Amino acid sequence: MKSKYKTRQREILLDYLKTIPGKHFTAGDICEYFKSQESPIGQSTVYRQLEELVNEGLINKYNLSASDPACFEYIGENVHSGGEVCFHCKCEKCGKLIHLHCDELIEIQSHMMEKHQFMLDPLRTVFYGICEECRCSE
Amino acid sequence: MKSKYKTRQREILLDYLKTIPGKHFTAGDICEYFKSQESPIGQSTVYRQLEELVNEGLINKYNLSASDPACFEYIGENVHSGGEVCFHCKCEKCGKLIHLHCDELIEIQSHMMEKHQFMLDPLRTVFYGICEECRCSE
DNA sequence: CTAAGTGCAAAATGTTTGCATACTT
DNA sequence: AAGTATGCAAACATTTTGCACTTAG
Repeated sequence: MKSKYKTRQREILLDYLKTIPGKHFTAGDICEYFKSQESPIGQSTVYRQLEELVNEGLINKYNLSASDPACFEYIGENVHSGGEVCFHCKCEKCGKLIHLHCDELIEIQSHMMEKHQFMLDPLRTVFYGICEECRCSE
Repeated sequence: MKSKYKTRQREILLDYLKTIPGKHFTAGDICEYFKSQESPIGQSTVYRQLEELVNEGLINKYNLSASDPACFEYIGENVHSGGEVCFHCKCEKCGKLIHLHCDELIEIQSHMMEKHQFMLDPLRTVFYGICEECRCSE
């Protein structure tokens, strides 16, 4: 599951991702982006490299809805160094995906573990609901 | 968005769902089940009725992963009468979907609202992680 | 030279849609 | 009769896969 070879495709993909840390993107976005570049990447390769990077923990993957495409996000190595945990909220109305840094929320991790024997994965968990804007504009 | 006619298909679908409250099922499961019955239901109808029932709040829908099919669960009318809130945990290893009744967790609802102005929807939110069994059997 | 990665086109998957027909009211 | 739901088959969108070819080590 570890990538063995350093290929051109992997390089330019990672280089690009590093320029958009924290931004959300789909596999399609990546294909689209590199289509307009001098050196495109085949879509199978995009999917395979993204899967690879998810396994390596360099990017996260969010399955926000069955109909919409999966959403990725570059994290980089900083997360492994005990960096801040980040939760996500997805607005069911406007579709916005919101980042959330919150120490109190981190406590639910230990709560889940102690009380429910469930090892919560904050990187994959998404809170669904209605964001402030959408709630007010109603 | 409200169903106007009381059709045979809707009736037998609801009758069946009432026999499996809280159980998880996919649109495919339903098609499969009724295929072996004396009166099958077309798959478009299954999808359309399930969507309808979600809108009416009689069933919940969970998008667990982009590749897997959406997962439904019959709730019935009891939820509307302020019944207990129920969270879900999805094991990333064995794929199990676990029900969770927990008062402490309900507090994160108010936390999200007060501190992050986000109206959490417990019916749609799924916690991802590793379940006890999978954690121990490693 | 060997193992691994790439890219195309085709397949697979889950879901949605167009439309003629059938059913509810 | 008018309005709605059904069911089939075809359309869709996203993702995966088979396989011959290329590239990294």
